[in-house]
Amino acid sequence: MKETLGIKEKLKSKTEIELLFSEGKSISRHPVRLIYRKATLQKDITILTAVSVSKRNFKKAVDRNRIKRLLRESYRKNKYLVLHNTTHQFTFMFLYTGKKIPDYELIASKMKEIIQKFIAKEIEAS
RNA sequence: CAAGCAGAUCACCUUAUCGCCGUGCCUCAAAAUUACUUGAGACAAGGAGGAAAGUCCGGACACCAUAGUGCAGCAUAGCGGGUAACACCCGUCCGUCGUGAGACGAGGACAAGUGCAGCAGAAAGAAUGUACAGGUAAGGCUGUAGUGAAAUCAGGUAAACUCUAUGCGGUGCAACGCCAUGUAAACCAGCGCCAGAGGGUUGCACGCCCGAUGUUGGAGGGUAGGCGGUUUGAUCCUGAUAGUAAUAUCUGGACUAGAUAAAUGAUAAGGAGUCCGCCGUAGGUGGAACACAGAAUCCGGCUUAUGAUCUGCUUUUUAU
Repeated sequence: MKETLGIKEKLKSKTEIELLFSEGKSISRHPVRLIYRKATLQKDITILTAVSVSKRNFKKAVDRNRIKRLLRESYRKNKYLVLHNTTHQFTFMFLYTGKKIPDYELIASKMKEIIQKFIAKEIEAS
């Protein structure tokens, strides 16, 4: 399958994000944390994703952009793991909880761990 | 060569793989043809800055009679010019600093009023003392000496109050316009009622505006969402003319990001430049770091952060 991440797969709705934060569960592998929630979405979409970096830890917009791009990139490369294994619909929010700018390898390995954990916890259990 | 001063330019490049955004064009689908719309896919050419930053000034644009008037308040301040405008820019005079290239300047008025002034000094804005000389009817009446930056001189001081001149309505694209799902007692207009309670505003005053309850008609309002505003502009490049210059006018050419939980990326391999070490004529070779920083309605400035390169100039010493 293709490793794309288009605008349709972005989580944008304010109300969905509020629901995600209030009702969602989380998996953490420092310095990355995933918050997820089972949701009912449009037919052709499986997962909506958003990415966030705290302004408190990174004052400069350049740094926040860099981390968000790394998170998106690593999710893009690994999202096939989830899509191949589920029929439910989810909303995802990835947070970066560290205080230093990471390199790609670290983010990519943590991303893989988180997604594998997510599959074990939610999909294989149901 | 060293230490400085001023100005200009650039903002790493190439390739491969995988991606993101809007635009153009083509194909397919919704749907039976064309057009339009929506969705999917292929291709093509594009896709952060000199400060995009701080939000400190100045505009454009939009809306609001709560927009008016007066006072208050704030800003600016040699002179001349530029500009849409400015607190910006250019020229020039003066002052201060520096050996110098140059830099900096809150540089209007104390002949309206009020206030303030260390040390020294008899006395510091209130009056006059001492010595000598001169003078008078008489007298600090006059001159000199003495203290001090300044001793009656239209004294100094306005990053002291103040005065003068000029300018300033407010709120900001989350402005504002349109579309539209479900749903209330709300919204708008006319008529009536006439008590005008109460409320609104830029600090104050005046002024201005809204305004209880009834009835008729209209379809609107808040919330979530979508579209427009939204990128062709005081634009950029080239040349000519006018001007010391800022800049203006004209000729020719270009179209150059439009995201919205916010695109412009990730990884890998080479190469350039910079610094350091070694060999050294060019140059070769190994290593290190590669800045500040991310458009958000759009322009003109200022300020701050920051990596290089180039040009001109100054000073000291040496050499010719």
